[in-house]
Amino acid sequence: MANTAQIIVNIPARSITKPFSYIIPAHLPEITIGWRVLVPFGNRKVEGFVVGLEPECTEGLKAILAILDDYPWFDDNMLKTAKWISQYYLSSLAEAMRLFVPGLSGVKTQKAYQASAAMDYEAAAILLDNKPEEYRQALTYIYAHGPVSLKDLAKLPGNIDAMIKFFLQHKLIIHADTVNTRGKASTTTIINLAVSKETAAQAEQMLPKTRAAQRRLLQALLQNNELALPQLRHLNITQATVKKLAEQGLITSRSVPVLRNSYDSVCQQAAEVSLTQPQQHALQLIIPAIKAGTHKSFLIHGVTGSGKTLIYIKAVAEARRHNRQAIVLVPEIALTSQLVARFRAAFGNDVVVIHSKLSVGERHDAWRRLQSGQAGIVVGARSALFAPARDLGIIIIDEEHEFTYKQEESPRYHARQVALIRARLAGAALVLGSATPAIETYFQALNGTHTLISMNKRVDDVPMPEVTLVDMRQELAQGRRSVISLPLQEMLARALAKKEQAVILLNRRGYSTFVLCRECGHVLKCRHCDISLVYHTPGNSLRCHYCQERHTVPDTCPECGSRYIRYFGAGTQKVEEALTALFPAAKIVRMDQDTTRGKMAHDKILAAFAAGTYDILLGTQMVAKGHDIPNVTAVGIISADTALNLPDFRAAERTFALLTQAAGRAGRGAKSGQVVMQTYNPEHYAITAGAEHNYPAFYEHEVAFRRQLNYPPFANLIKITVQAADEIMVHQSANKLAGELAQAMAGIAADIIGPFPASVHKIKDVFRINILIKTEDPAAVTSLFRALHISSRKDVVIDVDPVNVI
DNA sequence: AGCACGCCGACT
DNA sequence: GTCGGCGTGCTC
Repeated sequence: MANTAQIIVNIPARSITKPFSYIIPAHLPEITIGWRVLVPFGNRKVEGFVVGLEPECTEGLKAILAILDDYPWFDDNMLKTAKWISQYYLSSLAEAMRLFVPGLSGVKTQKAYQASAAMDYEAAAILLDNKPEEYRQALTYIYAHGPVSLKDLAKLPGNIDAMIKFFLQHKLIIHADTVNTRGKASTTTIINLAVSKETAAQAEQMLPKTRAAQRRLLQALLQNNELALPQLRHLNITQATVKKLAEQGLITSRSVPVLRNSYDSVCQQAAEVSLTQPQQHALQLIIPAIKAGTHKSFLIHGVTGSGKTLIYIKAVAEARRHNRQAIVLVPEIALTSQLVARFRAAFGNDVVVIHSKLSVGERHDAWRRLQSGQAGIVVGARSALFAPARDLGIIIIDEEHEFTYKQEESPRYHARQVALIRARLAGAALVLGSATPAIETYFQALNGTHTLISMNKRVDDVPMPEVTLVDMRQELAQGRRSVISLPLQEMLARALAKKEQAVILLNRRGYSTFVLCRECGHVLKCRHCDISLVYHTPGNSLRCHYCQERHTVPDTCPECGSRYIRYFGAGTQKVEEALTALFPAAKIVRMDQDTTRGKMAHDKILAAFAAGTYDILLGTQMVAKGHDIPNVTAVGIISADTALNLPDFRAAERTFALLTQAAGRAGRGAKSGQVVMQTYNPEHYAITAGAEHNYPAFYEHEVAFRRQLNYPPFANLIKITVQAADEIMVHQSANKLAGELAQAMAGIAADIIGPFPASVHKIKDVFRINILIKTEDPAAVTSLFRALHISSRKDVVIDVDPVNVI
């Protein structure tokens, strides 16, 4: 009979990788694999996940304290999925399992102390004899009040930390932490200066060299009014440093709850729509798979407007008919309110919507509803993939090519990949949908991994929009220097004359408004990140898009002192000015990072635009996604090829997807659509295929390029990033690592590319060097990494199947 | 992550 | 010599 459990403690530390053994107490016989429990760990109490059982009780083990739920949280498939993730993406099992838990941890402990049972009053009196009066006072307080929280003790006079340490050492008191298992809103620590900047600057000067961390923190605070503790990680600032400075009265820190936000979606009336021929055909393939209950995967390659959402709804309905649950993933919940609304309309309260801004409590409730069967469908961004669906019948991934499906922190999983594992384990159908499938996915579909369902006609035979390519070099040659070319101007004039609406996409990358000195060419860059600062009209400020630090705009060039410094590039504000000049009567609304600060701002702007309040919607990538407004007949793309020139092997794929998506916004209703794409590369296959709505042509070109250079899908990539605050050190350690790898991987079919500096060489004062591994045997490479302990190194980040290689 | 341990420069 | 900051290692 097993009386010992192997437990993964849920602590966000990369160094803890292996399970710990605990005794299963006699009063908790139900504990078995999958339960979330409370265990003593060091002198704390933490959440643990039972991952194994052992028959023998070894000496000296601690016992499990309590169970956290009244059922095992992890079922077999969830546990297997977590193990697969940690194996494949080189994360710890704790990190992978944490994905399945609402919030970072199911428990929250508060420090507290009480009198120890073995307490000897006489001995205590002797010990306290030569201590200050405060000691006796504090100890008496603890004895009088039973378990006392640290918070309460802090109100007493004296250095409470030192006193507690002393009491614990002499066994006068013991830990008596209170454990809260209810999901509470998570909080973050905000730090402010407690004194004037002058005083702080003086204090900073006065600090001896030995208190370097404190100086760093003060310096950072002098530049920013307010900082959150997680932002200071790169400065190696820990809570200890914050505490020290707070004790000196120089700073204050406070805990603020992370925004609690409930998602209220507008319910749309479910209209009974008849299926088109292609939709029926698709469902004829998908429904039998759901009925059979064995795993099968599908790729629906359907042009924008071909009616994929209705297929999703019908397929989910089929799964629900068999009392099986469904997971529907969307790239970003804020940009997909139309899809959410349609699911709500079709399934009502059977739908649970999950997004990253839910508080722990809300997420807990949502997951509890799924777990208990009160709800059967979860719609959400990639994290919804880890919802505790008990009998999964179908997983749908809409816009499967989107890069947001890749998590950019450990575990660096790709939702598409994990969904395939979950669906296989559950015997569920996997439906991937896209107008521009990822090259990898389409390749798999052609190879038979997924059943390919092509839908190349729009619903009701609405024609695809007519696309005009404008060669901007010729525009210039003809003396037209505006960011709005003549054909674009003419198209807009036509649309406006007919009281139709237009969408204008400004592919932001490379077109941000940076500040340039016209005399010496100096570009203002962030001090902490190797990246140009971006000018923002509101507040007349410069901002770094990597570390969010704000700067004021200088009057003169900091390099040469020239007064001729000015904003450059063609941000949305610039294009807006140009449009206003051309069409003074047109009502224009901008949608970009500046105007969509609030969570619902997207929806509000889109709703107002859909209602006809505006004539032209101008914005970045986000204007290309998720909406379906019948009166939009004209789409302009200011610069079709800005993403094309990025030194990334997926640049063409990104460009093609964006163009197709943007073009797809035109002519969704009864009126036909027109698109103007402005470009400097009118011959490039991503541009020409995008203009012709010709995915197969693009795919053929792209896959040939990938095959030639042995890029995915022909090989797997693994990106290693070496980080260090010292520029010389980072090069040395990257070179050393590359050397070691070259030697260790001699027997494996793998190429090492690099080391080369990351495209943004410095972020938040940390230098980054990449090493790229190209291999046809990723499992061999990752197990080698594990053997060499590279995956647990603090200065190394490993990204398996990265979406960004630069 | 916390917390003890131990090293090392600064001060009575 | 002690004190205290800060890096290192361990937690069943």
